[in-house]
Parts: sequence; structure tokens; C-alpha cells
Amino acid sequence: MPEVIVENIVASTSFSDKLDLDVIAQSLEEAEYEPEQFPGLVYRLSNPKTATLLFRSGKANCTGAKNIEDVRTTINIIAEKLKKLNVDVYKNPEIVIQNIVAISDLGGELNLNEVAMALGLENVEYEPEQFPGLVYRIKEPKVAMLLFGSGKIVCTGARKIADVSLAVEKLSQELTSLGLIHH
Amino acid sequence: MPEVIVENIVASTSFSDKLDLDVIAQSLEEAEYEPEQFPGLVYRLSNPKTATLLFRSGKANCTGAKNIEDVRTTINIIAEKLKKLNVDVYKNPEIVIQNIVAISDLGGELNLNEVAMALGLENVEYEPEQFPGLVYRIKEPKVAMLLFGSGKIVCTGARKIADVSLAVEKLSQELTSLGLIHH
DNA sequence: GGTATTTATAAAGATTTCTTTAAAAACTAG
DNA sequence: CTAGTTTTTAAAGAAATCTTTATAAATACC
Repeated sequence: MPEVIVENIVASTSFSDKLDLDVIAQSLEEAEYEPEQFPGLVYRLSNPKTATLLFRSGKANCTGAKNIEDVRTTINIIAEKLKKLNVDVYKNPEIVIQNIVAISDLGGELNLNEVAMALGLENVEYEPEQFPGLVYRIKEPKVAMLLFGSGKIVCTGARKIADVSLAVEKLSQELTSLGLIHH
Repeated sequence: MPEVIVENIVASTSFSDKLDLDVIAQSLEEAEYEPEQFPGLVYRLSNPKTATLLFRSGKANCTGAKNIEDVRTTINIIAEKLKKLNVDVYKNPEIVIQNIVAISDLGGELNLNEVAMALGLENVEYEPEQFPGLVYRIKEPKVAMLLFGSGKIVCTGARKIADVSLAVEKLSQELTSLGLIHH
């Protein structure tokens, strides 16, 4: 049972039906807003350490949180700031987790060329001179995993922590049964 | 007799008694001129590969040449370009070599801690965690040399190639007599 | 009057940034 | 309509940049 550590959660929500980003950029000094470069306003919090993108539609994306509680805290803090700017924010904004990035460790080293052959070249992407990790995508749960020679792995694309665990478990069992994890 | 290879020559000259850098910046597209950042206009040539700084006083610095002929060629090319912009350039501008950077190889490895002790801690600067080279300055000729564990050295500060050779020769003989060059 | 700004250049370590993956948002460009 | 723009994050390896030295020039800064 490889332990899974969540490193990043991307979640979306909606604060209102519209936001005047120019006013927000002026009021919140730490805000970064360069509309000609990107339509969203970037607002970073140091605690929890997150970065949230606010859009004119009132929608927003929170990134950087390592647990769901921090996502909720971030959104509540920003909602309070918006209230003070007289924005009529929604009472209980729905928060949707869009992506979870997590790491784990298979507990042994991998010969990625060997793994690529065993999993089937049509199922993986492995170009060591471009990137040291092997990309392995599975459909259920729908995630992409990056496998490294050290045995460490990165799992991204899941929307539930349970799916991260499931994906890692499947990978671990498959590689174990193929005898590809070298201790 | 360690071979000396000149890597960079910095030379100064004067094209005229004044230059309108704004006009030059407009006319020569490849010119870089940001007066609020630096008063000189940067003009690079691909052949010889050099970078010359032009100032409003008409003076200029040529950098990057690996031999004196390339310094002269660079200055002649720029003088011709200025003539075409109706600048009344001097006929035979005096060229003064201000600095020569060269490398050489002592032919054996050095234990820099050992070298620092032998040359005298008051005569060298050696802080390996800040920079891997040992700095050794001599008065005659007045140059600064950077010594590396590999035995390779960098000599800078000389205004004549003969002085580079002389400095390297002095260093080589001193270290050899002290038995510090390990083959 | 010192220091900073800029340019080039080598040396050999240290450090930083880049590579890849996923996802949402909204806006531009082809 | 698709691709790129931005944000975050880990992994490991490559690549880029930083460190130091000298030197002129002309500005700004303290």
C-alpha cells in the first residue's frame, strides 16, 4: 500500500455573477492583473499558501492547496475580502476539485525501458532525453502517472483522493506482478 | 612555456567629438539603447563577434575580440556605418587596449589550499564555497590570475599580450619551484 | 567621491530553471 | 475551432545562469 502525498489541488468555484477586476486590482495591492497577458487576476495568500485566479465572470480557480480544507479556507478568506469591497458574494459557493497532483513511492527502483516494454509501447510515452519520467495513462480512474527510475511516481488528473490511491495501487500491483520493482 | 590563449580584449577609442545615440539607435536596427538603464548604446557585430559600446561623447569601448586585428576591423566597420549616417568620424582613431583576458594551463593539477598557503594567505583570495578559483594578484605585470584545481588559469588585467605571457611564466616557475604542480 | 548601471570572456562549482503531466477559467490569434 | 496565454505541484535529468577577475565609457544614486 504505497503512501500517497497530495502536493497540489486545483479547484474551481464562483464568487459572484461578475467581478470588476480593475477595482479589485486597485484595492488589493498584492493582486496581479495584466489583462492584456491573461484575463484572470492572480491573488496569492501566504497562509494557506495558494494562488487564486479570479475572472470577470465571477468564477475562480484556486491552486496550490495541499488539502481540501485549505481550498475552503482560501475561498472563505477571499470571499471576505470581496465583501469588504462591497461585492455581493454568494453565500455557499460550490467548490469543485478539478485536479489533484500527488506523489508516491513504489518502494523499489524501476528500469524504465523495461517498464515501457512490459506496459506496452502504445500505452506509455518515454523519451528520457526529453524528460526523465515515463508517462503512463490509465482510463479507470482517468489519470496520468509519471514513473521515475527511483521508483517515485507522480499522479495527476484525479478529482478524488480515493482515485489517486486506486490508481497508484493498480500500478503497484501491475508492476509487482510483472516483477519490475527491483529492491 | 604554458601556451596562452587570448579570450577577450577590451579596447577604447573615439569616433568623433560627439554622437547622437538616438539617431544611431533609429538607423541601426540591431543597436540596443536604453539610456535610462545605461548611457551607452550597444552595437554587436557577428563577424568579428564583438560588442561595442558607443557614448554621446564620441568615445567607445569594443569588447569580445580575441585578437587586435578584430578590434581594428570592428572599429573600421562601425566607422563606415557612422559615415553613412553623416557622422564626421575621425580619420585614424587611436585604439587603446584596456584589458586582455586569457587562459593557460599549468600542465598539472593544483591543490588550491596548498597553493594558498605557499603563496601566502595575504597574497591570495580563496573562498571555494563562493567561487572555485583562487585569486592571485601580482604587481609586475599588474594582473589578476584565477587558478583552478585543474591547473587551468585565467589571467586578466594585462594591456599587452607579452604581459600575459610574462605573468603566466612567473606563476608557472614559482609553482614549479615550490613543487605544487602535480602531474 | 564612491557604488551601481552595461559589454565581453574564460575557468569550475553551485544554483536555478527548464523539461513533463493534469485541470479550470477567459481572452487573443490564426 | 484550435492553440496559446496563467496558476500550482511533485518527480529527475539536462541546460542555463550565477559566482569571480579586469577594464573603459557616462549616467544616477547616496
